[in-house]
Amino acid sequence: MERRAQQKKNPKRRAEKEAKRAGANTTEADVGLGAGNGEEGEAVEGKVAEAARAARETACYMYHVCYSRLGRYNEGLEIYIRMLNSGLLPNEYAFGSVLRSCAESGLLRTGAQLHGSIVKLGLVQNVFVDSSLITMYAKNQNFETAIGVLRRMKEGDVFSWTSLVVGFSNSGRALEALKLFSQMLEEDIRPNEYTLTSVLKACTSLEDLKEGCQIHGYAIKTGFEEDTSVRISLLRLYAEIGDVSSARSVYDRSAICDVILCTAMIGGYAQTGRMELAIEIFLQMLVEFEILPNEFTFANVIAACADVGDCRCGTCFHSFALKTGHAYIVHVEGALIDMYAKSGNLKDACKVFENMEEKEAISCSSILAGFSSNGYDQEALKFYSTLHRSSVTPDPFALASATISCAKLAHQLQGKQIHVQIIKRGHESDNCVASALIDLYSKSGSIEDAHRVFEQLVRRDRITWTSMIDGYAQHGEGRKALELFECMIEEGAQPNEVTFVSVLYACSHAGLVKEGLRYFHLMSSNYGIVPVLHHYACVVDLLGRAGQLEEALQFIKRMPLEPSPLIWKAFLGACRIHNNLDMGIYASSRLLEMEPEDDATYVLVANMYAAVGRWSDALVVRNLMKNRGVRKAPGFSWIEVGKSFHSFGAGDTIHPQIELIHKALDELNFEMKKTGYVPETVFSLHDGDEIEKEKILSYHSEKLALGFGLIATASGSPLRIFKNLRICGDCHNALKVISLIRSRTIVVRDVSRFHHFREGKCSCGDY
DNA sequence: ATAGGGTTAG
Repeated sequence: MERRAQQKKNPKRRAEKEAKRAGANTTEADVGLGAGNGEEGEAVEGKVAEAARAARETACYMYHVCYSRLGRYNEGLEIYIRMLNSGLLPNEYAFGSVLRSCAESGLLRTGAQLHGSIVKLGLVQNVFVDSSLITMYAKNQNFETAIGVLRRMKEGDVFSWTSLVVGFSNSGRALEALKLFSQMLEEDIRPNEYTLTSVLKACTSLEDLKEGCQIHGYAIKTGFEEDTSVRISLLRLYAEIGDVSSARSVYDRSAICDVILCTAMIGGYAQTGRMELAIEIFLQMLVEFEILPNEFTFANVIAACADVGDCRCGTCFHSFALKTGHAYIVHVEGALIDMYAKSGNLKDACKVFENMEEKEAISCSSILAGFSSNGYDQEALKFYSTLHRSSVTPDPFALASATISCAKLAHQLQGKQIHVQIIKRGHESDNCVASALIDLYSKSGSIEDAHRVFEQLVRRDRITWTSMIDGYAQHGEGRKALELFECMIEEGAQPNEVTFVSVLYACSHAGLVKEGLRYFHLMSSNYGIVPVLHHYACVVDLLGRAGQLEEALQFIKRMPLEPSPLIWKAFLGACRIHNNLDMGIYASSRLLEMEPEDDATYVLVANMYAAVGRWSDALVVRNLMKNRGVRKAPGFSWIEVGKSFHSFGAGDTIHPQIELIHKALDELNFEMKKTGYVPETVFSLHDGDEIEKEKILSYHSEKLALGFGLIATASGSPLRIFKNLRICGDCHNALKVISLIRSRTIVVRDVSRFHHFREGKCSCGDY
């Protein structure tokens, strides 16, 4: 019921869809448009002539009513054909209308035929007709002809110039729109509010704040700032850049508030995670301005709840939308799915999806993104496979989300199957998809395949660059990551804050201290990016790993931001590597004040005590942890063999082939010792006799996974092992030896990075 | 009686 009521409220969109569908079914050749061929040589006189003209005018008027009021472009076309058949000649208005139909329905050939008729009838050089022609060609992506029409005009006016600016801007050709705009100014044609909205939109998509501010100045000077559309475009510009306070001041200065302006403001707050302020505007709109929200308003305000994962507020808006009849509109449903998924309420997310009348690709991508970006990767893949069997075609975003889930789970095989779908559907060169694929291959251990995807891209954007840089960084190839960064700059791509996290990470994991510090400073001085906690944590890690613990500590103390747990964790990790117990204790006490529930801190400190043999202190920490009810996350490792995954916990005995695995590992241990390998029992972290410690070490989860890999795969083939925690120092040493004596390449991804073991060495250089 | 403003994702 509610759904139907809503459809009535929104006839334009439905009509547009209808027109599109019908347009697709009409063969353009069948229409056989053409005017000016009819030769009514007979001269009609008096009343008959008058009646004919009246009829023609009526036809033109009906035309207009059809297309403009209802958006029924196709029916407009039919009337046009009837008009021709009854021997009437279209005038400039009829041409304008019918060209509009062609523009909206993608009928380029028909439009071009009309263009021919217009020339025949001598209607060129009519500003009205020419503007319509420009719009028609631009909407159909034929910019060459559109530019030709404008150049041919003796006197272009605001309409014709603006039509082309709009055409560029709406087709994502923002730079060309801005260029045309400045040419327009040079030719002394004064832009109006329509031109300004379009160029502001272009600035927004380019994130060109400088140009946008100049246009803002121009709008204030000319008074066009008062126009609501211009205001909304300005608001959008500032919101997109992330400057919500400027967006708010545009909003506050507005004398007139309509639903779109309010919605845009809510959207601005939603984008920056300011749920309370978004709700404040929503209420102001409702109570103070007495404006009713529409589907966009709901989508935005629900998105604001989604951003902070506030399911309670989100649910309120859901029931509100049910009452107003906006709940079953696809974008609202998408926002609801997103909101429920982000707040971890997967059940309601799925419920909304199940109730959708039309399960569009867009909502599938919402739910998939919701799952995958919230850590529900298994669920995402399960959902994807049901999708795959249904009639819904996943769009690039859905494919990207599924790929990202595979990447996080390191399910390379399943990822490859999605890759096949991506190729089949021709989405390979989509940057969003490509960056997911790069992530997939690098996270599942095949950096070469990641690079292959990257190389094939024709147009690379900052995200694909960043993914590739991050891939090299994760694999410890710091130099390659930095080279790639320099290439990125050379090709004119703008790095963002994420890019710099990867760059700094690359430096810290490759021991490039000098370079890392240089990039850290470059980031703000050259690229205007204000470092956030993540960047500071990278620098702490950079200094700390290199053994410059004192410098790292000074750096933390000089930070303009309050050090977060992330910072202290980086520092504590460094203390552990360099066995600096005093500083480690200092860092851990900071950490335990902030996050007494985090198991990793206790474990790290206990390990540090154990490493220097202070077993009783280690025990104190372990007991403290126990008393506070904190449990250590169990470590486990897994390996992909054939089509399935085999996962192992430390000392696991569940696997059906566990006896064979133990036998293989024992043999290996024996051979390893012959090469001079000595188990580093300090990593055993339990007090006890040496034999006991050794036994525990040799059955660590990563070793069990390795043992299985060795017996289950052909000799010489590479092995890829994944671990949910950090690889232990002894296993690291052991794997080096094993890679040599078994002639295997072993790739291990632990929680923080990749290790490539080859011929007795590891890519991390033991760093 | 020609044109413009707002939604999902990484």
